[in-house]
Amino acid sequence: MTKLTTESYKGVRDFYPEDQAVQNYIFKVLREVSESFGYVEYGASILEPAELYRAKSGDEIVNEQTYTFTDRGEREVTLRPEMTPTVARMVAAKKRELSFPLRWYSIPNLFRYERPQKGRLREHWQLNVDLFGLEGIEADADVISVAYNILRKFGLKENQFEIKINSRKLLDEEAKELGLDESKKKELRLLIDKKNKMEVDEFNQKLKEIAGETFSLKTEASGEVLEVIEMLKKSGITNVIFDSSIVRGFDYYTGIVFEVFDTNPENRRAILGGGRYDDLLTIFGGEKVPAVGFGFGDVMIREVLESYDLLPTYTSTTDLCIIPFNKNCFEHTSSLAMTLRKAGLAVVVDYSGKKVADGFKKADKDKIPFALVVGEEEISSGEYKIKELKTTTETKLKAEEIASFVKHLTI
RNA sequence: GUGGCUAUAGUUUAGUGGUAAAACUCCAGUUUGUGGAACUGGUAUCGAGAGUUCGAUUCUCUCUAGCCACCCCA
Repeated sequence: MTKLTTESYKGVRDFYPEDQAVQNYIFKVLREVSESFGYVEYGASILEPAELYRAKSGDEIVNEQTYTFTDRGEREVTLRPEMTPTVARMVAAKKRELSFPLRWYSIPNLFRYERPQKGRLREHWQLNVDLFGLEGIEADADVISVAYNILRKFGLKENQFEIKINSRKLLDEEAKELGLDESKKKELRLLIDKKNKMEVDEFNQKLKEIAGETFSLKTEASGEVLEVIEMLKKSGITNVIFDSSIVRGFDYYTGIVFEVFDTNPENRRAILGGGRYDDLLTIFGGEKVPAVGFGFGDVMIREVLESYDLLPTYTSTTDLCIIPFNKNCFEHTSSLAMTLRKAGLAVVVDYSGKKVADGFKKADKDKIPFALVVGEEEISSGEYKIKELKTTTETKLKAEEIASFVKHLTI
């Protein structure tokens, strides 16, 4: 018989309980902050018809970087590489029933078929926050505010990250002044997107090649960019700056675009990004629906929180481990456990039959905060010595006192 | 898709052309009511396949996986 490998599939992660606890913590913060701004959660299948992504972009590269296969009914199916087309499809499908403006969020897992590297895996989870139905810049400020508050809730200080914003409209104006057609404009955008990866001279040289003449990018915020910065400043968000090199790679953005950067000079990386895409829903026919949103990937969140030492330490979701002294005590132990569960505690019983010492050892290794032994003494007296493993202090309590005692200490 | 580096116990690492060490972890004990200590013992077809060789974990090739960079960026 061939041995199966225990390795996970290339580029995807296993979440052992300690990893899952981190993931749960991250998701909890994402949900709490999104919901505090009135965003409601939605979900959808991982599978989408392949044409959903082809429609959006003619680039074959995009299609090569997806997991796409043919199902038994000869349909081309893709594992979603991003959530925006899905949410656009959902909104477009029920446009007349939904009440706008619509504030929606989701934390889907997304897939891309490419070589894994630092910060980029084949499967990741990404918070998507989108606001549909508002044309004004209040909407842009609203979603940026959500992003800002998520980072603050994770414990980042305002000087540890920076929100860089720009508008596609500025780029459109410049392209118009230079008389560039659509394909030249796209070339220009892709060049600007790579600006920080090349030397200044090389960038200027290429800029001249595309534009046909020398020109420099704007250095001062203007128009809606300025307005958004001002609006955010009024709500107490002061780490927002204009940056003409923020353009985002995607075709569908139409207005404000933004990216949040880690300010640590060791790793000045974009940690999240988004923008306005007012025309995207027209691919489903019908009139357009203004929309603005952003995506925030879990791999990047973890890396950033880890680098600032902001990840919580692991504790078990189990409150108490009960160790029966011997098999004769099993029955009493399990009924005590059931009583405590009804009182709201998460309780595990150590049925291993090993020594009491081993029971304590395992409870501690599992990071369970409390343990108690049930033996003949306890059964006859009705009093239990509950031990807090971290401090090793023992407290003698009656069964009905245990739940409130534990809850009081674990909060 | 392209390139570079890597691959030895569960983990982190030694090491050699003649079948492998250490630390920590884990498991079992040290004669049965309280853990994080100590002691004893156990745990590796040296990533997979092929080649060179009397003989390869050690050299060569292929594959796979990991890390990193590029490409691209959701």
